[in-house]
Amino acid sequence: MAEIPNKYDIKNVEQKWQSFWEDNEVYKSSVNKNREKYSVVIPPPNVTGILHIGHILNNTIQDIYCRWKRMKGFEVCWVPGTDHAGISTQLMVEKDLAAKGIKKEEIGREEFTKKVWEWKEKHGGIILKQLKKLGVSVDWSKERFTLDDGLSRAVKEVFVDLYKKGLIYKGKRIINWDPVTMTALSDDEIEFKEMKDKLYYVKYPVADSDEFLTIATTRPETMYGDTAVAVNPSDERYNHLKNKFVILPIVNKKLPIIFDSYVDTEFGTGALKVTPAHDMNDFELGKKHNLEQINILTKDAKLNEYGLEFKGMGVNETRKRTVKKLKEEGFFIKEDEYVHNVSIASKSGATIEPMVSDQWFVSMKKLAEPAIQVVKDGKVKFFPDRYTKVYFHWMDNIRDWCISRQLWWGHQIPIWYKKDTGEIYCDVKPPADIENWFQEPDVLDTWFSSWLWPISVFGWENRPDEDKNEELNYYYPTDFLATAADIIFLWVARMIMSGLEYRKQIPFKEVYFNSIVRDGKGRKMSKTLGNSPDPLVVMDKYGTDALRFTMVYLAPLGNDVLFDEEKTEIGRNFVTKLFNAGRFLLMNKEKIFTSGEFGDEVIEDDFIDKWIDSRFNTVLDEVEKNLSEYKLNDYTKSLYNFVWSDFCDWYIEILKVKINTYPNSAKNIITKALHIYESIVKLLHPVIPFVTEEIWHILEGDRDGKSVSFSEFPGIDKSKINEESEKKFEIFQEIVSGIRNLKAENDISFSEKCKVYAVCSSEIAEKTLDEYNAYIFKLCNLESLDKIKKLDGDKYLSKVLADFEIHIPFEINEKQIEKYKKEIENLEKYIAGIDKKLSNQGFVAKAPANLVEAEKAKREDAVSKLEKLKKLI
RNA sequence: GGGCGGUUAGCUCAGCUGGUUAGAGCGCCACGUUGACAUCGUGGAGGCCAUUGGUUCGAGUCCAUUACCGCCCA
Repeated sequence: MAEIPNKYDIKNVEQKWQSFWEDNEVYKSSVNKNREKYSVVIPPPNVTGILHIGHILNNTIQDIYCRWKRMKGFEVCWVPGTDHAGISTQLMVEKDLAAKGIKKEEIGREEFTKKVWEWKEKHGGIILKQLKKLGVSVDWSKERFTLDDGLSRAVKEVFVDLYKKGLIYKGKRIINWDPVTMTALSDDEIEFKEMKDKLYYVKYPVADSDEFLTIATTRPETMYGDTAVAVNPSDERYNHLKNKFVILPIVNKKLPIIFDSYVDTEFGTGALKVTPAHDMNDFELGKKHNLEQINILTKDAKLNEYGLEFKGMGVNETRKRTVKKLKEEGFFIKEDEYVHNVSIASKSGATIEPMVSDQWFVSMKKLAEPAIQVVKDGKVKFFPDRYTKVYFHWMDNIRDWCISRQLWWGHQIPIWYKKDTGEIYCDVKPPADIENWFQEPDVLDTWFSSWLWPISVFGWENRPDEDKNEELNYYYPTDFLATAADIIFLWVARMIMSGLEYRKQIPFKEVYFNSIVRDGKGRKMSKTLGNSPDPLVVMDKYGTDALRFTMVYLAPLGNDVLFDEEKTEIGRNFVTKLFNAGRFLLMNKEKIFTSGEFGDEVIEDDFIDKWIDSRFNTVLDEVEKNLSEYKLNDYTKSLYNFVWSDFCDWYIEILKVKINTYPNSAKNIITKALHIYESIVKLLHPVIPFVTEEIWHILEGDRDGKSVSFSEFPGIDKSKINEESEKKFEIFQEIVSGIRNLKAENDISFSEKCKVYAVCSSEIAEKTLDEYNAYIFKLCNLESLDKIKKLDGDKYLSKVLADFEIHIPFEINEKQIEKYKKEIENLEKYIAGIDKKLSNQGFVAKAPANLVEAEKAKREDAVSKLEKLKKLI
């Protein structure tokens, strides 16, 4: 038997098993047709990213399922990897270069890309190393990167295919332009920030009239791109302006007045300037009314020639000057304070300029249809279920996907233009006479590679040999995806579309949207608030198991997690408790098997065994149910309660007495206890892998080189679930708690032994008490426990249960009398409540018969208790 | 503006298809080291289940309403 240390050494143990799993490639998976597979792909974190608290939850959840399924005999394959994160990575390297005074344009695209790769090799993917510390049971031999050769090939294949199907096109669209990184961004890459601004009122003269039309705008500087003014057709103030024109101040250009119900009559003056090239809504309006789009900005957000005298000036400066000029020329009316949302680029922090430009798009409608269907048919299930609604809403109104990014880091679009004719060539391979062509400079959105992730990680790039691709055919579709809900559109929906388009199969069967982790006050984790704990620090301080357990314990399906570093105590304390329980059992085993004072007679199952077996199998049932329904916090909760309360507080405490009471059967008793304990350890392995691996090895000395990860997950024996046994044990608990309570309430310290007399109301009760006797005696620390028929005198503290009365000889006091009175009062109220029910004819007639019977039984118990209590005062 | 969640003990949450004297953990209070565990044990206090109305023999649980909080989309 291995030595069990008196303190659980978290750091060394976790370090030890992490290396063991990794060095021995314990979680490496290979195609095994004799076994059902269970495959999962990791949501690839950003290659520049570092581990934050959200990753802990997300990856722990995946690990729980992988470990659970592995123990249930599945061939489990969990694929790790990272994505190349176009903007973030490029920005990071640009910043590094800038520190050395180098601009990327000076070294050119090729050299710059080389530098990014160097950076990636050296610093990229730190997060994966950090995940190792978390103990994730991934197959490291299958690690992928969205920009590696295979995945790049897959991206090209898909681009070319969609292009040839006519589903990719180039078009002029209004996009979110980031003037700092000088690229288009998708809607999902921008954030809104509330800003205090001004709302300017400017009058536009109506052509051929003395009248003015006053418009309100937050962006007067875009007036150089105005191509109309709009009002609401139902707005009576402007009815007379049908078919009229206004003269754009400063520019002196005639613009039509258009009528559209889109215009909000309540906002400003009810009249809008329309700038189709620089405002999302105006763009739509412009298309509807066939308006010209005038782009007035350069790529770095300076005015171009349309800005007249302000050419070359920045947006903010132009605004000031324009307002000044409008004042000078008498067109300015007033400015109001105004709070509105401004779009900010999530990565660079730049203010977004909506701008019309040439971009590449994927036409989504056709791809979306089958993807809607599979969710409707329940082939892909979402947890929590309400996300299906969110999904349908977005998919039904899907818009084309802008996939081009004006960056250098990423998959360069496989399109070539012929230098002399402008002819377009699209293929995976560049044209043979490459010298006559130039390639589209734009790269693809990073999501254009991650949407292929579940296919491409299994080697889909070898497409010609698709049928022979053993790995892909075995592992795809994957079984489970755990991700954050905020990327349901960006990633989840698109993976379903690509999976159906390229494999004719869904990419995963079940999707779990994990909770958002907030701080203890419910605020979002943010760098500026500094309220995000560093998971590595927390792991060092409390242990990895502790952090894993706590996160899951706190994360209910579909709700946010409010997490504080101190809450990790929940997990740490639990791990300690589990370890100490094992330590106790093993110490006893050692003593029992070596001292010679104990025998190995088999002892029949008593009320304790029946109870713990029933409880254990009930918990096992709950574990299965909760895990399959993705109620992860309930999985940890039922085990937490079982271990702490049932197993440690009651079962082990009783065991101490039982071994001494039946020394001849001690070996049998301790072996049985250890068996249950080992099963508990296995049930907990998915969530706290380190400590359970450690304990499992200590339990038996012959497990070197093995892992609990591959031991069998305990199977349920429903025949052992027995309500009667649990009821019986509850009565025992009631008696014990009752006596302890009497002592505590009357300042009899636990260490002070006292006499107890019990009055039993029936022969069965007497027999039961005999069964309990030794345990009550010890668990309550008594001097004696005797059955009596009747009380002698009245100097007792008493506790009345349905079948038992318990009396401790003691000087009765006012405090105790008050307690009796209160209890009597409660019972009377309770009985009155039942009487009300029972006298209600509707209840007696309509409620199920067993319920009526139950009420009657409850009443009987209560009345018998009440009578006994009344005698005490 | 549209949609989706939430509101139960000081805090964080359980409470399934309506029938419990409404539960847990943390926190709080009192006592405690009986050799697994003070990262612990024993005991205790603490709730008009957000509002208003309805369905029902019976509502924390179902329906509607209002209020407040949060998220997503526009």
